[in-house]
Amino acid sequence: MIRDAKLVRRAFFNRDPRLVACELLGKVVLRKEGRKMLAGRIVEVEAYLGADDLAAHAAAGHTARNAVIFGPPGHAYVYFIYGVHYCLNISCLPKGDAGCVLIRALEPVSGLREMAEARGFADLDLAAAGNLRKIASGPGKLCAALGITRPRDNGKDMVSPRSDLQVRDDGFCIEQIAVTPRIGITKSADLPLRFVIANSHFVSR
DNA sequence: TTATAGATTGCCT
DNA sequence: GGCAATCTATAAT
Repeated sequence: MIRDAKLVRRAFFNRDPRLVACELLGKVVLRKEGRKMLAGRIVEVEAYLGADDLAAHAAAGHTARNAVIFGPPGHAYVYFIYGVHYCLNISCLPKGDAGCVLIRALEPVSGLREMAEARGFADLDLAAAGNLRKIASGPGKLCAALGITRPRDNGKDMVSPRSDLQVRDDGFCIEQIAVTPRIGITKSADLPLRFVIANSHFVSR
């Protein structure tokens, strides 16, 4: 059961975003919706660094919008993109140092019905081949599936037992990681900072 | 004050 | 494959 998975410690996020990104693969993002537990296993992430990384929001310096990634580790940085979608990041490194990991795709684990409905699939056949992939195979999709928004979740501590948005470790071991350039960016586009679980059926694209 | 690009998605041809 | 949707930050009038 997902409720038995242990909360990830803050020290886990108090490290280089590239290392955190790699090790986040296989962990679980948990959303508590009242009595319901919505959860998905992380299968795709991207690391965003500090001032040297022109693709990172942190490169613009400290602003009201990106303040969370300059703050303490283990907190949710949620931003609104293209006037349409939210994206979920988790802050890394100590307070004062910028860095985060973008969660790009989840394998649905718990609360599948609720997540499908949140995505607008009222009667999705959860048993049909390929349908589970529609729920959270992209950064905007997974936020919609878990009900993540900036007003509700930005700055939220994801390693607090009282938080309704957490990162947990259920002991799942991944076999192999694939590394590629990040998706959808134009600056620093060649850096190999995207990490996926090799052969996962639940990644974006 | 106005313009433009952006860590995306889904619908159109 | 093309493109609209439409918020935010930054650059250009």
